[in-house]
Amino acid sequence: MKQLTDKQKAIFDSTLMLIREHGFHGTTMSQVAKKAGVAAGTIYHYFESKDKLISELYNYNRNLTIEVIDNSLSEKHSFKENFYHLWEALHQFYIDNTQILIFFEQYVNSPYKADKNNAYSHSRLLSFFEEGIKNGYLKKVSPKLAMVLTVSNIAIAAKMHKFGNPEAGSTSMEQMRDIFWDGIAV
Amino acid sequence: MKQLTDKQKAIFDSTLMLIREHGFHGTTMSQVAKKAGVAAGTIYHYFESKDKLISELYNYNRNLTIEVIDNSLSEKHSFKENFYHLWEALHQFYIDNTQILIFFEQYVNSPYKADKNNAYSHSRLLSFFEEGIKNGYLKKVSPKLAMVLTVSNIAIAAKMHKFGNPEAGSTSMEQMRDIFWDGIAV
DNA sequence: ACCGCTTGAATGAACGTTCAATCGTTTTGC
DNA sequence: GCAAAACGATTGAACGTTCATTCAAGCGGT
Repeated sequence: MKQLTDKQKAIFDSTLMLIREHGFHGTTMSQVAKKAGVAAGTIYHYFESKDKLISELYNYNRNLTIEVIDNSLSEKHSFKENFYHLWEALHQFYIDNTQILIFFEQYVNSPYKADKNNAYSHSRLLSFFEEGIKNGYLKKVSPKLAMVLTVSNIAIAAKMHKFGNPEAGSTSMEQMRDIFWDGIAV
Repeated sequence: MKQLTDKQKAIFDSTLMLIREHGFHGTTMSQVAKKAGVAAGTIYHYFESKDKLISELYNYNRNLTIEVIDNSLSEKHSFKENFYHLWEALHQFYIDNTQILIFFEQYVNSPYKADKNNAYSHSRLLSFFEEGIKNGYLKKVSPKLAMVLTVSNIAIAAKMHKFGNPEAGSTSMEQMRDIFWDGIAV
């Protein structure tokens, strides 16, 4: 993972926070500059345009997320254990970094992103699901489908945990994980 | 449902298409005017501002969607049949109106929407899930959780059907519906 | 003295919104 | 029945603001 300078990090953090608060539109470069504690021109020393800033911000957080996913999987554990670890790790990551989740959801539905399909299509996660299906732990579906469904449902779970209203009651991470597991497992 | 004039309908349709293509930002009032075949000023005869236009567009499509949901449920059928009908109807609606789905997803993550929780919280659908849980068809979870999970997964299924790449193979509506049903049903 | 980083006022384009003028239809007065 | 007035709908050029971006000048380390 590319190392960022303090300034770059401050600019990324400010942009994420502002986008969460005001959306893509409504987040201006001078707001970003002010929040990051730099002058407007400084942003352009590191990023050639607002669009480039946003797409690099996406790539950076996408790599962060992939790291979280990859670190949750280990050959030492059973498939179901790995599935549970994946769920727990990504769920926690999204709860701790809701601004990243919100940003992703805005980004994939935005014109910034041309190819909306490969947000999580990195080989490690995909082969995890391929193995699970081949070895009979999961239903015989497309591995890509299993992967996208899993990641999407973790995001839903994290959002419900974070924004869910009290009526939803004791909606636990485990509860949603088990609902999904019961559906996808053989 | 409030009846719209031809002009209002044209403005709504153009806005939806443009937002799908260019996002909230990037969709300008003059683009909307041009696509709708009216002058810029005419939009302001019907909608007091861009923000108001977008929030009224949201309410309009939200009501459309609620109508689809309500029409899919009937007291004449069993719970599981109703669940299947709901899935099929909403799935088809989202496939036929992907621009509405994209718009919803942008909207709920945008600053336009203050309360992000009650997008589908209309009483008919909620009581359908309440009944299902009370009568032992579904797992003992919060009805709201069951509702949100269902609606979210139908949206995912519709998006995969529409944007999914060929690798995903014969990903059918029935397949995803059954995965979800197996997870939520007792 | 050099050089890369930083500044923030200046710039010009683009945007949402306004409004005086125009158009087409309906109502009024006779 | 008809002209005229009234009315709401429509137009699009013009307005003022805001924004992304630029760049000449300054700063600080070497």
